Amino acid sequence: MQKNLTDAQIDLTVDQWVVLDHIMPNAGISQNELGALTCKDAPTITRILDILVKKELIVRKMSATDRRKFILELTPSGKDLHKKAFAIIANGRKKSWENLSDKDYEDLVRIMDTIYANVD
Amino acid sequence: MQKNLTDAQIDLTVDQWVVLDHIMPNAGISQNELGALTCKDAPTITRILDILVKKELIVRKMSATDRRKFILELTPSGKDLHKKAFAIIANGRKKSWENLSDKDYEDLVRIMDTIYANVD
DNA sequence: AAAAAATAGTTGCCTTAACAATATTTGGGT
DNA sequence: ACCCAAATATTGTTAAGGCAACTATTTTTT
Repeated sequence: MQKNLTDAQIDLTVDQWVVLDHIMPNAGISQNELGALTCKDAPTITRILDILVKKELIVRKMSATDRRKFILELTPSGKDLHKKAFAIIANGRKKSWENLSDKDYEDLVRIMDTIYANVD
Repeated sequence: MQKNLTDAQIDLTVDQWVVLDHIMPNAGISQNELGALTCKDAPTITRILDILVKKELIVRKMSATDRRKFILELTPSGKDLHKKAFAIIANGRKKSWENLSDKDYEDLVRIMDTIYANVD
């Protein structure tokens, strides 16, 4: 995935992509909620968002109801980049799943979920 | 795995364990070969080995035939720690695989190998 | 209303990953 | 014997993860 993004001249790491991709359909989300969605801890979210803000892909707005919180939103260029990156990512997923079936997908999800539950 | 190691008072990260575990049955291996076995690049191997040397778990010896190479070996305390850590790791693997079958294992390996080949 | 606890986010420290660039040594071709 | 290419290992940079400690707010408890 990283290679595909880099080859397409998209200046995003995979982790930055994951964060961006979760803000996209959740405009107004807080950093904490974003961390829960992406399985990243608070310091990691803080730092990835710092980078995305510097790249002018997102903005942190003050919450009107809770001064501890930020409201996260994509900028217009953030939305553009998301669209461009999504095409690359979707294509990569498709290629990486060649020769595998829907049943394989079900099995993989079940196995991973089971391991996750066992470890937890 | 990291939590299990830490809880057992074993001062190793998971990556340090992986490297240690691959030197164990391959005494005399070079850094490059070790990188190939563990899927880690040369700089990463250099830095992990630096740590293992500092902890006196391994030693770097000069190769007699090629002055570019190092010969890697576990120290006695390295062997002791490997044995102790292996028990923890094996137990963790067993627990994480509960409720899963041999067929699941075959499927998982096949799916992962297929994805790896597709990406390659 | 004041004190205590919980929540949101940041910063610092340590470890690791990937990538690029570099020094040293070795081996092949001329 | 000499030059060039390949191999081996190291160092530097940027990004990320986990943990602990910290500030500022909000909520709960007393």
